[in-house]
Amino acid sequence: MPELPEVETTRRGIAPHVQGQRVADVVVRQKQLRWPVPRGLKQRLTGQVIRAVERRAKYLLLRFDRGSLIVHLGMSGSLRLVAADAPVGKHDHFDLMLAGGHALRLTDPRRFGAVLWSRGDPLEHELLRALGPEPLDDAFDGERLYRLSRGRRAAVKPFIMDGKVVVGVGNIYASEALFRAGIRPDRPAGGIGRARYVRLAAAIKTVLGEAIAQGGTTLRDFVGGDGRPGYFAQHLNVYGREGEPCPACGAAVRQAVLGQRASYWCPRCQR
DNA sequence: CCCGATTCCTGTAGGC
DNA sequence: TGCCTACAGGAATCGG
Repeated sequence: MPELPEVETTRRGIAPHVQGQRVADVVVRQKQLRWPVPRGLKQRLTGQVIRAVERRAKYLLLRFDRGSLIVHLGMSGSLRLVAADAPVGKHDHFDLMLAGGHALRLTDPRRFGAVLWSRGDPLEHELLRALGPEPLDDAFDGERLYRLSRGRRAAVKPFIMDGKVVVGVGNIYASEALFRAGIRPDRPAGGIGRARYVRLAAAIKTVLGEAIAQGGTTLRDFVGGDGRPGYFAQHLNVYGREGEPCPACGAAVRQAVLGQRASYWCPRCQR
């Protein structure tokens, strides 16, 4: 499931190979993803040069001279560089054919992903404009979590997964960060003190940073831009480990649904 | 504003 | 073995 580390892994995998490349053709095989794929991308992009590949939250931004392609991987998407004549699978929805003989291919079985076009600054696109800070930026810290959580009665886990609070923290890393910070995921966000939020912000930064360094987490089918899986799954302490011993204390890891999402925690280490 | 529920989709896993 | 159902989840959107 692509969360921020997986999207960043994808960006790093494809950027050196596509930056400066000219688009030779655009193939749209599935015109309905999360939203309709914009019409006219072939005319708009053919002959244009990919100037940069950036990331904002879990969105990938392919910058061209006259706008940007915004790509979201949803929960099952991958964006890979393949040979131009690679066989096409049933979930290969979108190809940017590159002049160099490769194609940038979006594969997404569940079609929660998106391909959008922004004619101006993509950061001002309506989906990106109101997003919270990047978790690895200095603008995100424990003080921000503390300030925004005052008066909130909802659980802390959905709170840190709220993209207006901080972007890029998905279900897996939310559980992992709360474990590292020693905070129960069901604790009301507004009842947690400043010092604990400082710990939590630090935990979010370190867990995401480590996951990026490992090439992301491959639970089922995530692959980076070069087609290789990520190796962070073996570093997960609690996610997906219901009933298994906590790596720190040995207590059985618990699982419950919070905000419609499976949550995992150690009942002894997390309070 | 806040918060929980619903929605999109399909592969996979579990139950019988 | 095979069928059926529940579940997984990012995040917008809706309803209270």
